[in-house]
Amino acid sequence: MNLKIFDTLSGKKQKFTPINNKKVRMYVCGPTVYDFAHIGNARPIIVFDTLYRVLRSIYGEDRVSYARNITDIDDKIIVSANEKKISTEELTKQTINFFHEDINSLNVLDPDFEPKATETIPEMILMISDLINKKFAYIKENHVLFDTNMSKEYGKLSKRSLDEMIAGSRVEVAPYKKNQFDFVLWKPSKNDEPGWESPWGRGRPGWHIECSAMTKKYLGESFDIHAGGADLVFPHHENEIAQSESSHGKFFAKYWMHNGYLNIKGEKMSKSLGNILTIRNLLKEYNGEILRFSMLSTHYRQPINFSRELLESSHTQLNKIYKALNLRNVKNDGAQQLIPNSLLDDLNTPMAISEIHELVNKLNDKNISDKDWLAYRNQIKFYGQLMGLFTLDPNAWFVKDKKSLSNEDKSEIEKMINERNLARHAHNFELADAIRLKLDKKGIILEDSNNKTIWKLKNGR
RNA sequence: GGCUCGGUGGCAGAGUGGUUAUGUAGGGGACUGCAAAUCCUCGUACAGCGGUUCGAUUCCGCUCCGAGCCUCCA
Repeated sequence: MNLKIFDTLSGKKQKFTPINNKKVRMYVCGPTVYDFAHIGNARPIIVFDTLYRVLRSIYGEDRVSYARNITDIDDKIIVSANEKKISTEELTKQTINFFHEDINSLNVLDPDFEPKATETIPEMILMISDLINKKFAYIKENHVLFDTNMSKEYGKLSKRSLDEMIAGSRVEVAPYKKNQFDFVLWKPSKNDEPGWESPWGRGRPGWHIECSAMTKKYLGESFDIHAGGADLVFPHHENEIAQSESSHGKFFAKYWMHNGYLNIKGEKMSKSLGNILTIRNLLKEYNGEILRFSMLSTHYRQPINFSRELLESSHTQLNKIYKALNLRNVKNDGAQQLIPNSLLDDLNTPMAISEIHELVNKLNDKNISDKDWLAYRNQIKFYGQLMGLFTLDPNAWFVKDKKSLSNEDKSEIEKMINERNLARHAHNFELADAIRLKLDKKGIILEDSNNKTIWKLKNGR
């Protein structure tokens, strides 16, 4: 089993060898919970869930430790809670519930740990104190700041030097910073803001320190894979490395993985551009498996151009796959499957999907023996297990499409189909075609096969 | 301005120093009362210009174009 992953730090595809193959440890930066998760947030969740599934398959389910944090204290949360006139606790609790509901629809496995920032405050305070003791951090105007000048390797992940950034910068430097890129480890809270007692007064943590404290607590000082969106490379992950490695003097994460952006009409989706699509809204129109499939149809490091066409195409493809899986009624023999090389090669999911299509072709071949057919279906199901797809019963998949219709509609449709079939048997094709046309106008498509007429919705939903 | 990453057939999207995926849309055919589904088949894509090579879409250089980061962000 030879897994290769692209590591941002070395800038190369690397053979994956865990620090300890009895326990493979991975960490993914999770959401800041102040609003509904958008489809761009779903990308790392889905991609690295796929990585988690592949690792579990290679090393064993109980030998992979996956932590994904929740940032539940942050300025954006405070602002949003104030606007909504609720407490930050209320807001984050609600948002976390929505988040879990949304990503469960995407068929994402639960991580082994899902720590919240507010539950890791003592560990953060300890790490900050340690950094102060080691002179990597300083206190100024009630803030504790990390001194980037003290960290010789600062910039190694994002491959930039402090000098370069200063030369090209166009932001004003906060007065309490010694150097422009110093970042906050701890900041004071006003009386009406959430805060915790600390050696530096009542305050709250800066954004980056939580991940350093959490990884240490749940995965250890050094661990295998740290992942997240490409926009976290700088400054978030750069700062995490600086904090953690300065604090314990060992390397932090062995491999760094970053997914590309999700774009809408060629532009990055972001709050400031106002082109946000929430997972929740998309789920009203497309089921989670379609969203998931869409996300995996582009390689995770490439930008993905998210569009209605992509979703429609994913739906068509899934229809085809589910239909083929259901062609023959043979029992699964549960034969052991090999992990496909495509997925072992830096999670090449588009290639895996093309391989699935080739297998589907075999399923559609009437000349294939039941034994071979079953073997092909098992392979497809295994691809599905690794990518979190094809989990529904094939019958359920097609029924699911029709949930938007009322029972009255459905029985009306059934009635018309019966009439049409009677007409067909009487060779009254004129009437039969008239009924087909009538249903077609309602967006219902009929398929006659094997003495049975099945129907589906034209737009597939 | 500095840094990073890209430009593949109508569209989406892998990959490769020579056999040119896969899907989707479209053309043709088989099948079908008609359709659908399925199968077969077709269109010969790799931004431009140089260089290396017996041979480059794939390696190197330059040019053009696009996106991103340097500020909260998955």
